[in-house]
Amino acid sequence: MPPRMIDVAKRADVALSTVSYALNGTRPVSASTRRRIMRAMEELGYRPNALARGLASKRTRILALLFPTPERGLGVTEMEFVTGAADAAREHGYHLMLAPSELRDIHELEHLTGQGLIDGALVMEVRLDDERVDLLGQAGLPFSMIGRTSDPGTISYADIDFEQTTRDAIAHLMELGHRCVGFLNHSPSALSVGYGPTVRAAEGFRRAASDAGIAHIERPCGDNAAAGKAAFHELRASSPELTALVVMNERAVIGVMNALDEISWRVPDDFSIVSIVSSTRVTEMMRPQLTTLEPPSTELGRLGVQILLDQLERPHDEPLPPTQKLLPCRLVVGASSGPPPAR
Amino acid sequence: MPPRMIDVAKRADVALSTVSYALNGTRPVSASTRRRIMRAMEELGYRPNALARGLASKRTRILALLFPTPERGLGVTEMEFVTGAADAAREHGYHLMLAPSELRDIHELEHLTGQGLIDGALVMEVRLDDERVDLLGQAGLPFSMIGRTSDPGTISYADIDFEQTTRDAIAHLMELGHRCVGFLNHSPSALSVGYGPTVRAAEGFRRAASDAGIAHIERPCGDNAAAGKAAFHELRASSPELTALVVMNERAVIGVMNALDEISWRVPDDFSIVSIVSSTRVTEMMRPQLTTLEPPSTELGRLGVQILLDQLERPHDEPLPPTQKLLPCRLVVGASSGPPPAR
DNA sequence: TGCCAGATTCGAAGCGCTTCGACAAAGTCT
DNA sequence: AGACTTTGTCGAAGCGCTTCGAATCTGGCA
Repeated sequence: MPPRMIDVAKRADVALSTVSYALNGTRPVSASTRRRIMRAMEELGYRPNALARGLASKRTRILALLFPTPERGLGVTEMEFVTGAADAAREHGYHLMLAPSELRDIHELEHLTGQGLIDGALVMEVRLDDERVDLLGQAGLPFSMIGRTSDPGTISYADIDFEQTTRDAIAHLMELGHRCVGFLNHSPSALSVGYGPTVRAAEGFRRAASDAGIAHIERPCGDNAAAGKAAFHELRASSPELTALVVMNERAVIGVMNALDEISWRVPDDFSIVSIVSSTRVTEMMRPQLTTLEPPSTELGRLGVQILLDQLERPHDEPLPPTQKLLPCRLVVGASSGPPPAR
Repeated sequence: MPPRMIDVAKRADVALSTVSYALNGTRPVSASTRRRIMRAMEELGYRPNALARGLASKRTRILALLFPTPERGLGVTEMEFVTGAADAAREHGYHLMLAPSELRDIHELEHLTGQGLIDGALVMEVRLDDERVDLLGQAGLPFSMIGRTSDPGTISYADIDFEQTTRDAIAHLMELGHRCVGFLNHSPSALSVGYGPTVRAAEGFRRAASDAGIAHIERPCGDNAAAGKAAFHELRASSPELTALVVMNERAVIGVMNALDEISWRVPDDFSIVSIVSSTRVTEMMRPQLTTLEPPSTELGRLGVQILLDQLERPHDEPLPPTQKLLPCRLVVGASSGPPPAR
């Protein structure tokens, strides 16, 4: 029912193939012919059929976004990856297809790549050792990552600069006068499965604190308020000299604040908290509003797509150096960080 | 490079078309032939090419999810729509494609539908009067909505039951003893563009309060803490008898709590707050944890897809009654609602 | 004026699959 | 036993586009 290329060709009085050349710029077409063709297209309201195009050319202009759905759902940050990626894709004339790949279900992934539906993939929630990445590599499908494996090799990625982020968090607290800072990480299970951010933030924090020459304590913590509360009490018991906490765990931080309430400590007068890698959309909901190092989530999503497209659109024979980028988080000072108490 | 249907056919020693019939069940195939074919497929690791299939059959098994990105980004609830929809699609063997359609950009939508890429669409963030819906109708593309227009007619949808939700919120507060309850809505602009939830919650609240025979005040409020704070002070000035607030505005509610702090009112001892249509993922972050009517977001996403698929997979000549479903929110009692103060 | 390189354009062969009409083989009914 | 379904299978015609080799048409130059 919709007009086809042959209809355009007839109306412009040229061969079908000429229309194709005019449309894609595959071969030179004289200015006058091109004009006639364009006009015919407009008049007919022609839209190339993506399927036919894909079948014939082996390029679909569809990208897959691999996002596993972890135990307790995705947050604001992940949503921003998605919208950023979708936007960037659209701007470049690509479509973004959602592939809810459970980590276990490698079969799904094979199914997806085998269908010839997608040109490339963007992998989210990458672990240090990620079988999806291996599989994509084997499948020969171009892809890039938001996050990175322990040894990305020549795989392109865009990730948060955790080294810098933890350094910034500590710098902020040191400027305020703190000299003993703790770090509350994601859950032990995130650490044990080798979830990238968890491991890297821990390492970054360790190094940053030791470079800065300050005392620090570090531990994982379950993703809920109760665990956060317990963790705080334990930390205080074992390290009473602690005056501030860097937290990369939005759910646990609530528990920490509740624990502070319990012992009638005020934030930031008696204790400071800096959240890292959490969106202001979330920290603004807390009272007092948390100081945070906000991740450039939308940017990461966009960048992930751009990196992937660079790869896809490069002539196939060029050596193409992988693009690997680390983006810093942005410090947003809230009301949860201040000078340490003069105890 | 990957095996094609003809390869399977040769290996099983049947005609190409027989393989197709065996694969799709389009025509009967004898058990023995079917077995041979299946074995050949396995041995070759055959995967049907989605593009070719789509081109020939006019059915792509791809659905589009139309989600506009409003001013200040999407929240947890929207993310859950997406994951719910993506999951449901996958379970039914469909793909979900993200179509970040700005409301203004009807052109994008035409582009999408014109490409023959998608079988149907799921529309999010529906307004009472939504041009996307009109356009999809004209385009003759099957679709369903998460949300609904003012007059959905025969269009299928899944939406929150705002009538019930506001009634439940009021019932909860009345049980606690409140007799004068206010309602803080979304922003005036949401109201004026006719964003469905905003309008329907307001109506629902009005009716529920009046049915319950209690006093109530109702007003929109900007989506930020400052506006929330100002709104509360104004409400208190004009209606000092107010003892509780129902709020459908996650960002403004923070401002309300700050305002309460300012006048040294405690929640819930001096004033009660019930959040509606906000995820516990969010209300758990507040202190005190907000009582909320949590929307069944994931369910809505799933349901939206199911409804759409029912339509798609029904034989084309049947009359098919539209499926229109309203889901209630679930009351999660937090620490923000209690008996009114004995003033 | 005649011949050739270069610039355009054409026709046809697929891309990998679905689907339709036809046909052979195997019952079914009277 | 002959005419007629039914069941299972085959071959061929597309689906709407890209792409390749070849044909056509310029103008330039001898």
